[in-house]
Amino acid sequence: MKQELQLYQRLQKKYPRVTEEEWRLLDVMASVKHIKKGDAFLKYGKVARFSAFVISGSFKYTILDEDSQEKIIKFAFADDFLANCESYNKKAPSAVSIVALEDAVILRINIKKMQPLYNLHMNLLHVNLQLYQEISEQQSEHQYLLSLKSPLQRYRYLMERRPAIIQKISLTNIARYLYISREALSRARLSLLK
Amino acid sequence: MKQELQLYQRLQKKYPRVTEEEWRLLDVMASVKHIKKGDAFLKYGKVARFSAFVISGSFKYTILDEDSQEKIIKFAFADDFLANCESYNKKAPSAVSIVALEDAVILRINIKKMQPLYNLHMNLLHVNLQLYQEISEQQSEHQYLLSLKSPLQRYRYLMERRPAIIQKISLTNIARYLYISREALSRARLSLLK
DNA sequence: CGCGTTTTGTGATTGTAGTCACAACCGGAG
DNA sequence: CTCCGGTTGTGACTACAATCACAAAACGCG
Repeated sequence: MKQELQLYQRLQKKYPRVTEEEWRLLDVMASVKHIKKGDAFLKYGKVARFSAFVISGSFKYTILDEDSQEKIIKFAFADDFLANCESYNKKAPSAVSIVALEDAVILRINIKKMQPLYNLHMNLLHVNLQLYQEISEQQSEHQYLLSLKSPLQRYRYLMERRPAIIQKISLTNIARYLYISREALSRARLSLLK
Repeated sequence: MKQELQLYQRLQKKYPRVTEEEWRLLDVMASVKHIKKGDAFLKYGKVARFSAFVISGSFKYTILDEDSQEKIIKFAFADDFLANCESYNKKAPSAVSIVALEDAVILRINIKKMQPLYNLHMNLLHVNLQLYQEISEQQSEHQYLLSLKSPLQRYRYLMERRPAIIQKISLTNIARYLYISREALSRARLSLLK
């Protein structure tokens, strides 16, 4: 498949207002990168300069709590975007790290280069807006999940709302997303079988 | 003060790219509303149709967990915006309720009427984008707060990062924001004095 | 001022999630 | 097949947050 058509092929349904020509503009600025399992797309403390589109593989967004324990705030799969907008917008060191959970292929783009396009192509600005909406929705979901007290409730919620996560992600990482211990998750799963 | 100048006066610093004329366009569509303590700007189950700017007073955004206990996901004070974008964008019943914590005055606007303006005034679209960024940042902060295990850590974090909340909000509501019990918060505060 | 309502503090009790330690399991490489 | 690293399950123990019940304090209001 020609690289230049990737974005258009994959995103025309989700963002119908953007034309093939506009996707091509982005495609031209993007480059394919291979990221190995365990390697980072963005590291703690670095200022985000890139955004990316996940072609294959999966990623976790992690933060460190006060006891230096890793917590996961979000997952990303094929056809999702990778970005830490907060770090980029504020030019501030990232509190978030984005790490591949398996070998992955992404289409990476320098965010700075996209800015000039916005004035000429308002559609891209709208996509940006929609992107923020999706990010905010995911965060809301996580906030709600964390309002649930017991590991069992949290796990059940994830099963109902995000079965894809249950299927693709290791229990260790699911526990980190639920902000509970690995053992507590194991016991919650046990009590679901009874 | 003339109502028509409110937005411009209060927001020109925060959103400098928007002109006085553009604020006036919004001001014309907005109307002043008084909301009494305990009354809702948005109720659970309703589809959000309005956005608002807080002139005075304070608000809480609440959700209900599976045990029907109220949790607070966000506060809003003077000069903040009130909105549940998720409900409006998806035309879906709101899982969030927005309630006044004290008698308040707001400038309310029908979101639908704003859409046509975006095509003519890209600045307003940029403001919208910035708004989403701010919303997302607040959510990130809350996600981090909830990664902290002990009530003491959560309370200390709030003191450092959001002293305004500590000062203005009742302990009962702070506890609901920290996702801990009122009693646990009381004890955390006690242990800070030793 | 005193009354009632709301908010906050504190004690006793209980449940349960975290932690540690270890065993079982699984998958890949040789 | 065996060996190995990483992942998952399980038991025992402990700490501590939730809950309930009540007391104290603060606040509004007549």
